[in-house]
Amino acid sequence: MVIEKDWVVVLKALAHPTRLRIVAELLQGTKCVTSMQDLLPASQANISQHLGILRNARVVDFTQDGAQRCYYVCRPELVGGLLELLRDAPAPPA
Amino acid sequence: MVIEKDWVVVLKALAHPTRLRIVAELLQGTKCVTSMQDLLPASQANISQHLGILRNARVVDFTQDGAQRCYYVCRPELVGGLLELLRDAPAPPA
DNA sequence: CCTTGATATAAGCATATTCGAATATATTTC
DNA sequence: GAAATATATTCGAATATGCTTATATCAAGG
Repeated sequence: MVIEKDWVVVLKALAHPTRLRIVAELLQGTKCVTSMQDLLPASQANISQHLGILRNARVVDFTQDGAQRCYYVCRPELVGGLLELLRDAPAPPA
Repeated sequence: MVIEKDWVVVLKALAHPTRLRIVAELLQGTKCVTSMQDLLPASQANISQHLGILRNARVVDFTQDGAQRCYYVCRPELVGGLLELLRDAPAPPA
């Protein structure tokens, strides 16, 4: 199987607790940065940094709504599918 | 959705070109370390280190066969499913 | 036991990530 | 246009990753 470089970028983007949490929240529905600050134990700057990484990986995108940016998962089948797989994954053999 | 810490460990383990390549190869069938060296452009020590990371993440395990260790993916539904999702993922919106 | 083949671990260095603090930019409102 | 709100960027220090080289372990054969 050919390993696409983009896959690693996506996986790396998701491989962080805060970022995984962000995309899980965004799968529930579009959110602006301020509302994410209420949900996550991270500073505004930090959330913005993580969003930048997710944006670079093409995992999320946003629509501008006045001064606000409404973020959403731009490949929900992929990201949602990944989270579902993880959620349903049986515990590893001891 | 609850974010399990283990998920991040699995994603981090897979978020590396060599390691992703290793699991892709192992999904095709069990392999010992020596035969992986023929497939990958990496040193023995390096491959062994990556295998250690995959082991810690409970992504792979091995059976000992004499001096050889035969590695295999120990959660093939999960890992195979992830790779399939990535492979089938449409290109992100430009 | 000594050697050889297979694999793992340790040490060291270069590079990358992460996060906080401060600052910048853009938009709305008054 | 000044102040307030929303978000992004920059910088620096701490920490983590990745890779190389060298060394250790461990099993099998002689």
